[in-house]
Amino acid sequence: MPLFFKINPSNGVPVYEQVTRQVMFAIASGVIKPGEMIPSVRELARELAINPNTVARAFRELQDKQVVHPIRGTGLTVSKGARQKCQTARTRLIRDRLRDVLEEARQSQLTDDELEKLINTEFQNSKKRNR
Amino acid sequence: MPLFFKINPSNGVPVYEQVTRQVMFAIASGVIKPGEMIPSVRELARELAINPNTVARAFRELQDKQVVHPIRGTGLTVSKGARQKCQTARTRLIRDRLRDVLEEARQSQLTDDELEKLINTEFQNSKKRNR
DNA sequence: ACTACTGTACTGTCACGATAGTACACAAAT
DNA sequence: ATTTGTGTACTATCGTGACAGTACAGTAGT
Repeated sequence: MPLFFKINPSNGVPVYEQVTRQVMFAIASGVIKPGEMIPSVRELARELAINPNTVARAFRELQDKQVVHPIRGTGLTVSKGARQKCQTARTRLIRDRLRDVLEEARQSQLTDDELEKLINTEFQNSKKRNR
Repeated sequence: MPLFFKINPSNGVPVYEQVTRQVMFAIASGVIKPGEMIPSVRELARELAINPNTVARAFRELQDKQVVHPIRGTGLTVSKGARQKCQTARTRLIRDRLRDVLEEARQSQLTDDELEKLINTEFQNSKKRNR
């Protein structure tokens, strides 16, 4: 099974946090469905070239969020209400990050026009990359 | 002289980095002009309620970037070519952060439409806050 | 001269994220 | 039964950002 997510080590965002997000994103978009299992600690660690402990911590967080629950000796499976939960979490997360950028942009005294131009071109670019 | 910048301690971005940015933003927008002095280490530290060492580190960075240079026993003054430099740095910085968010949004499988809607509403909100 | 400022340079200490390595209880496949 | 793979829980080490505290050379105003 090829893996769908990516880690950005120099992002400011802690790696373990990025892992929990990526898993939640995968659930939100239906790539992993309730009842299915998420990749194992060691496999994910190997695949992402990070430490198993870091993945384990991410998994602990996912359990705290009730997104996932353990089956002893077997692995972690996606819980029932998880998809809905992950979807709302996803939009809230993206929105918050968006707010942060706009907040800094506004704080930097950048012109509304210039900012709008930036947003538009970058949004178009991101759409292009998506194809 | 009232201070114009703000620090967000739980931002992921290191505080010293935030300070250098804020100073560069102030120069970019003309709040501080070449030849003028920037606030002192201790004053800025007191005003922002952070450690003087942290401010000192930010100032060291500003010197490395040739945005500012010291006048012995007196303080730091804004260098000649600084404004241009800070303006381009500012747009580059905002653009990069914008790209990061869009990258994560795209990575989260969020719909183009939903993303566009988010961007628009948040941009409008940020404009409102600006008045 | 004295005082009150500048920047700059240290030494420690602390929290946190990430790493390495080890160990244990359990389940599944052979 | 043995082996392999689950999650989970430790300990220890490292780098970094931020803090506290101290010290020193230089300038400006008095």
